[in-house]
Amino acid sequence: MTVTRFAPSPTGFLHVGNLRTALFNYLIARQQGGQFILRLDDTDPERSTQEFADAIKEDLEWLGLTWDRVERQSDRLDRYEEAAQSLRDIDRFYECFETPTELDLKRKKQLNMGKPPVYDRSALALSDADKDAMRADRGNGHWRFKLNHARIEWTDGILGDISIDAASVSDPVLIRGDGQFLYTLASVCDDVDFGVTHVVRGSDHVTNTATQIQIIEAMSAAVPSFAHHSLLTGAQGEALSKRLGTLSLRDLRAQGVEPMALLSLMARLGSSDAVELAGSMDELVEGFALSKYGSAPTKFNGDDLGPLTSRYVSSLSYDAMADDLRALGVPDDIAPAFWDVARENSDTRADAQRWWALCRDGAEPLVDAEDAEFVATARGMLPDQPWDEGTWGAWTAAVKEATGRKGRGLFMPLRKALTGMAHGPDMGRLMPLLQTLKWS
RNA sequence: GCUCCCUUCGUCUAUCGGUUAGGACGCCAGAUUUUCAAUCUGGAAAGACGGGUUCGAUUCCCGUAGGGAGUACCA
Repeated sequence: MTVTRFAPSPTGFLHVGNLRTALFNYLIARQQGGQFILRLDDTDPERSTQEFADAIKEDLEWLGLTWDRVERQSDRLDRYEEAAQSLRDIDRFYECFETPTELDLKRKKQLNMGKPPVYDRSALALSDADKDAMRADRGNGHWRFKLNHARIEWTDGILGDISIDAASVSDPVLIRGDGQFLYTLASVCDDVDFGVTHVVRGSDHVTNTATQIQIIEAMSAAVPSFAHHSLLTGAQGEALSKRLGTLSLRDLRAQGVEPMALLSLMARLGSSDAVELAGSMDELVEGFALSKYGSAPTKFNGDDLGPLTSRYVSSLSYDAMADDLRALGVPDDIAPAFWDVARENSDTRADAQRWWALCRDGAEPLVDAEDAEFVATARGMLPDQPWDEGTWGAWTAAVKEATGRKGRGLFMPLRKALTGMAHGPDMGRLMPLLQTLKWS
């Protein structure tokens, strides 16, 4: 069975970059009738919080990305210790005692000589007696996985054939000096234990994948198929992380972005398919294929969400909006007619409030100087409320007759006088909904 | 510095050596419309640069430039 996972660390709010990863994995699982796991990577107790974990779940639920299983790494520490021991048993795990400062110094030295800053494995030369002495002196060391210095190759679901020389990568630290298990070990261990078959993540992980493949092989487990999608950049190609603040899922939600609009964009952006509003998640599942994505960095423009959201809102049925309208205080008897009029001019759900304010309170007439006389004439011919669907037509016909004006010159001043705006819903249908007239 | 990936209209992309280089979004124009939107029709718009290979390069190779990523006792 196909098993995918989304593995955020609860150290912040989800943003569009995270969503891309989550969505790809979700779509694959759903398309294959498989399982989608939400895994909270909270091995770092300093930065992980329950609040962020809750927020992540809330954001995913908002989008309808439901998971079949949830795990947290902090619950699985015993298992990681077992895995670590199994690596010690096969002699692929070794303890090191360099301090961060010493490692930093080594790196700088290598860099100066034009060499790659790879750990020199000097700890491998330590005898048991040396290690005892070091432990007595500095406390427990940190543990590195010993890579095989060969080329690591895999066929990536998006990038194609990848080959990385293990010698160009440092032996990864899997356990810190203070005993904390690190991401690489926990992630590999979980993927193996949970039977994850497809790992899709950002291309910032390709080097990790190389080392993880060796660790998985060392654990005698099956290597899942990997795919690395391109990273999102800003409209100018700048790293998105610099402006992630405004691109958190929560902010987008607060701005009125609709889930289906966001999902439609994220599921198709960077692929060869056209970005258009999907009618349902099923549509996105159906058309999804990793092979459609390019590997070049993808520019993300949040402005694209506006039209998609607008289109979605305009297509919302009254039933789907009923609760929102009731909350605004729109009386039930006119709410369907009101929404029918307001929807085509609403970019977000919140816009309904604007139109309702107009209907309920009326608007100060907007009258251009050159139209003053014409508008005054028209006012005199305006029938008293209540108005019906025929009022606008009959009134404008009478005004046309009286003044000789026609077309835009006839209608626009009247629209502005009644609504205070140069644009808005169809006047014929809007008039019966106007509860108040401020035009004296 | 080193390693990996990338570079086609403004944007996302198609093209498995020979195409008028296609589509979508956006943009512009026209039609329609009492406004805006929507819709329809039409239009402008691209192979980073330099070398090769080849009868022929957007496509294959090398180089340059540019972009992204990694190079943590973070994830």
